[in-house]
Amino acid sequence: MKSEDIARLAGVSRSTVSRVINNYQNVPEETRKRVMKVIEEYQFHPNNSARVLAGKKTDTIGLFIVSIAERDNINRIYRNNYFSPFVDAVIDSANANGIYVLVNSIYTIKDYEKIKRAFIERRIDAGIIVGTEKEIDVIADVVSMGYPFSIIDYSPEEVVHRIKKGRVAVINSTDDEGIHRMIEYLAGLGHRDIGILSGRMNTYSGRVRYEAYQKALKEYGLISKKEWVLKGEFIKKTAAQEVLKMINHGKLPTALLCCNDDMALSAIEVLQNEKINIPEEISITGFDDIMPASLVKPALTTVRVPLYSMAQKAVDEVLKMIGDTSDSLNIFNLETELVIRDSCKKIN
Amino acid sequence: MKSEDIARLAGVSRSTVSRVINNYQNVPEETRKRVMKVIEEYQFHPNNSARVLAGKKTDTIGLFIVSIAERDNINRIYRNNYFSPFVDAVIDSANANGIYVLVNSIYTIKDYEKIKRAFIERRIDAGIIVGTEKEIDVIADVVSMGYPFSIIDYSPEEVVHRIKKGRVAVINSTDDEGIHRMIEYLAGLGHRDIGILSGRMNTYSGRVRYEAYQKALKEYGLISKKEWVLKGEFIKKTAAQEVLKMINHGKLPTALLCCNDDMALSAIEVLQNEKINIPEEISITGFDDIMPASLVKPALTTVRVPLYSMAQKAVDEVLKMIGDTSDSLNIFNLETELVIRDSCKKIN
DNA sequence: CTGAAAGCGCTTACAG
DNA sequence: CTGAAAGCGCTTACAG
Repeated sequence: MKSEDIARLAGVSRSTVSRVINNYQNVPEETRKRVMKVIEEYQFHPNNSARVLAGKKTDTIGLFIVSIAERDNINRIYRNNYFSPFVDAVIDSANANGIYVLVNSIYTIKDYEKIKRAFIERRIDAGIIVGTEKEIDVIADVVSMGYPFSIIDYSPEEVVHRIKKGRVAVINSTDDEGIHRMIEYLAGLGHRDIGILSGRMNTYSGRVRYEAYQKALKEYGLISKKEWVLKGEFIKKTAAQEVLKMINHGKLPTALLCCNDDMALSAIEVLQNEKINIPEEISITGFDDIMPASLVKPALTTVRVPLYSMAQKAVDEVLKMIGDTSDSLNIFNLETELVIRDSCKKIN
Repeated sequence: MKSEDIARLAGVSRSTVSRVINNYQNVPEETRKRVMKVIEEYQFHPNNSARVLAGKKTDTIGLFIVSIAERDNINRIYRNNYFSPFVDAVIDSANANGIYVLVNSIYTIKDYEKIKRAFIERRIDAGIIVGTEKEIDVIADVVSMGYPFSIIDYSPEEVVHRIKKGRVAVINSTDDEGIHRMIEYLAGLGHRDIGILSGRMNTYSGRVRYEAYQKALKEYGLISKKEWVLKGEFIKKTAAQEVLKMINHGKLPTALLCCNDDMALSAIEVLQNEKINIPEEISITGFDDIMPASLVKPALTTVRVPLYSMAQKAVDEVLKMIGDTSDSLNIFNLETELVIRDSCKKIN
């Protein structure tokens, strides 16, 4: 079944069928109805390739999930607590707007070429990327070719610096405020020795969270001891090693601020294995508020990142940009929220 | 940049460029090299729509995630522990084979039409569906139109009954054996009063797990009391209500077999809120082995469903079927595995 | 081994 | 308001 068949059955030309499908105004109601009836009767849907080739949009956006650090892991992004809900949310939002989502995983630097390729092959109208570290070149390229992009968790300064023309949206959360509130909370509980289990510094959120920690400590007149600055890279295993090293090293801080929940969960596990009680002997905090955070014992005090809203925003912005060819650079910072649960304790 | 440009630059015709791209054998090595050089120099990739329109595959598969019962939930599949890893795994496997994945969520019966539409619009070569309940009509339709499909968690009998021609693969796990081993394990611990928190009976795995429970009880000479048969529908909230009802009703069983981990987690939460100790006062078991299962306290004894392998299998089979136009109906049952942790206790 | 040409199924400027 | 025709960028049977 093709538009020609519909045309014949409705007694019009293919042009008219096309006009009906594309909602042209200059089709008399009567004709439109006649054509629509045939279309519905035969459940006709135009061949997308033909439409695209003739100049229509693909009505598809590409979602690119970067997971380079995990590439040696057999399970790779499988079991990744952070990305999964994000993927779901993007699909959800896009589908709700009648837009298809082509999802791609990126495990190596070379995989970045897949992004450009998807555009050159004309498979997608726009892209959303999450998990990029410093590899923004391909994005800059694609954007300069005229394709819109939403970038999640990336330095706005760098985007401004690297991307001079085109359509981009940068979507972050207010991680600095989140960390600030957390330190404020811990300081309020009487903590003065607050360690940090930092994330990957190649990552925007990794840097922001770390810097916000340093800044907030100063603000509250606290000092960050070198042996309490642990480099966890956002990875459970690395985090576990760092925490174990700290335990073996000697004195513990009274609180350990972990830069994501995955690492916090890992820290809790290691500490409990070593018979160190949480929160009695050490308070632990996380960041992100992934699902298991509320399930562990003690339930994790953390900062909620509005992943779902961020995904929604990314989709909304990208769709807006598809509809408007003028250059634009929009930066969004969605609100984080302190979630107090049971992993921190007041001290004297 | 289009194939015509490449042709001009390489001093050949478009036909030859196309032959090079499509690996035709009758192109002399020298010519091939010359063309390839230009292609690489300009990073040329053929317009996919044009290729598809000319008769090539889309190199894209559609992944359809059904989540009808959750449609009133604001978060919908967001936070769904079961599907997320599956989605990741499918994307992973497909991408590794150079295949794109178009992911669609299905929340209403009407949404099922999206499946047919994706094929009619020629966006995908094949489909994978997960989460279907009784709605197999559209799949039967699409398969009879000649498109291959992998179906996850569905009754093989029903597929055989409903789909008479076409290419289908059904991928399940050996949930019956999983339940059997679990009952065997519980019986071995001395449990004689084993309740069940059942899943959704419209679901294949929901039925299999429930029936396997009944059968295993008989085998071990145990009886299933009516007030210990709880209908949880695979949903946390419903499960919580059922468990609470049981608690208020009076005597508890010594063990409660939950038909998925989500419900088990929910049960644990409710029981602990009511100051009922696990596993001292009641043993709890789950099914699936989702991530939080190992994180809760007590860590959940459960049955691992090989989701990653199932996703992989679904992709492999669908790709095979794309390459082979002969009718086929293949049924796979991947092995489940008993995972013993801390939520069950030996009794006298 | 290779090019000219037809054809895939649409859309849309053009002419009426 | 509407149809005939050109064009989108490929692939491939055909002819040489």
